[in-house]
Amino acid sequence: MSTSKSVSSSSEDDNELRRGPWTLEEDNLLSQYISDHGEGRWNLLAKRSGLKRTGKSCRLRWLNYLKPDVKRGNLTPQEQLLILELHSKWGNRWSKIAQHLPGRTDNEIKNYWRTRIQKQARHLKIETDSREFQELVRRFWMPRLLQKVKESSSSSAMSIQNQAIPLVLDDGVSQQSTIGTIPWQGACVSMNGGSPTYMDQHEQNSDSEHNSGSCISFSESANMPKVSHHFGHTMDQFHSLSNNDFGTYSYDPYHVNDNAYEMETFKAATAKVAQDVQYPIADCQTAGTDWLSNDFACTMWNIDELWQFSKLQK
DNA sequence: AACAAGGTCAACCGCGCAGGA
DNA sequence: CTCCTGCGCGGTTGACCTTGT
Repeated sequence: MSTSKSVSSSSEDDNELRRGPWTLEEDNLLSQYISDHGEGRWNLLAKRSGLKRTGKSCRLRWLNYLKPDVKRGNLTPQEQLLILELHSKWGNRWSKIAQHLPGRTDNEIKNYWRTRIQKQARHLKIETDSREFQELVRRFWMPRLLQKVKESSSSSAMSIQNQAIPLVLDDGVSQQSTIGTIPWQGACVSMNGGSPTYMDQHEQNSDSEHNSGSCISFSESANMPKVSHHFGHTMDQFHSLSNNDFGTYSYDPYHVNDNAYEMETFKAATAKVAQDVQYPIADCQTAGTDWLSNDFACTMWNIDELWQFSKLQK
């Protein structure tokens, strides 16, 4: 990016297009023009507004930053969950995914995926489009995010109750219990075979088989063991494992990737999942790489923590 | 305090598609 | 049918920020 060029404002290049970061004046000018004339016809807007920007640049600035309904700040566990699910369904269709996360832009989601998810995959030395990674996401990451949704919804149920769609978590035994809500109209995620499946309103309507009215739920499946089963204890135990049973460990949904304990749990689950779904653990390793003993593991995880974790699995 | 390394995210680029002339 | 223009999308870049040494 040649931003240094963009900020030059000598008289001789007054006619040149500006590039780089937007100034407050430019933002005001763009916002004012759009409030007067509306969105769209970006090239015309760029010419008439007095901005020395391309129509493209104006559009991007408006959609990604200035538009009033653009949300700022960390993605909620619900949003992270949806991104994971929708990406597994649609791949890098960022704009399509963004349509299902009100206030979030495709750019933001794309950045989240690249900086958080892909980073995690790099550390584990697996490809994000690989079967192994998909399994990890479905069996490990999503259930934990669901748990986070449950926690956040129970603490803030009052604030989102009115607009929410019910979330249902099957406890894996017999009964179902409502665990929380997703605060978006028309969104629905169900756990089929232990993995969440997202359907938008249109798909729900067109797919009566899935149109149960409930949203996030787990359902039992003989051939798809639950994450809790991988650890040989109940879902509740799994949940507490995920949270505070490691001494000072505290689960932070916004920094899932950075926590050494998180990585440890993730890695162990990976190995177990690989066994349980009946493809060899070697499949979870890229050629010539053992991520149970590589340099990364050695620096990220200490032996005491590993021992504590293995104890919990017994 | 200074520097390096790594992470984040706003912005740019190139490509492809749609619609109109 | 071809060309042109506008627009949107996904990939990439690089400035800025944070964290570690």
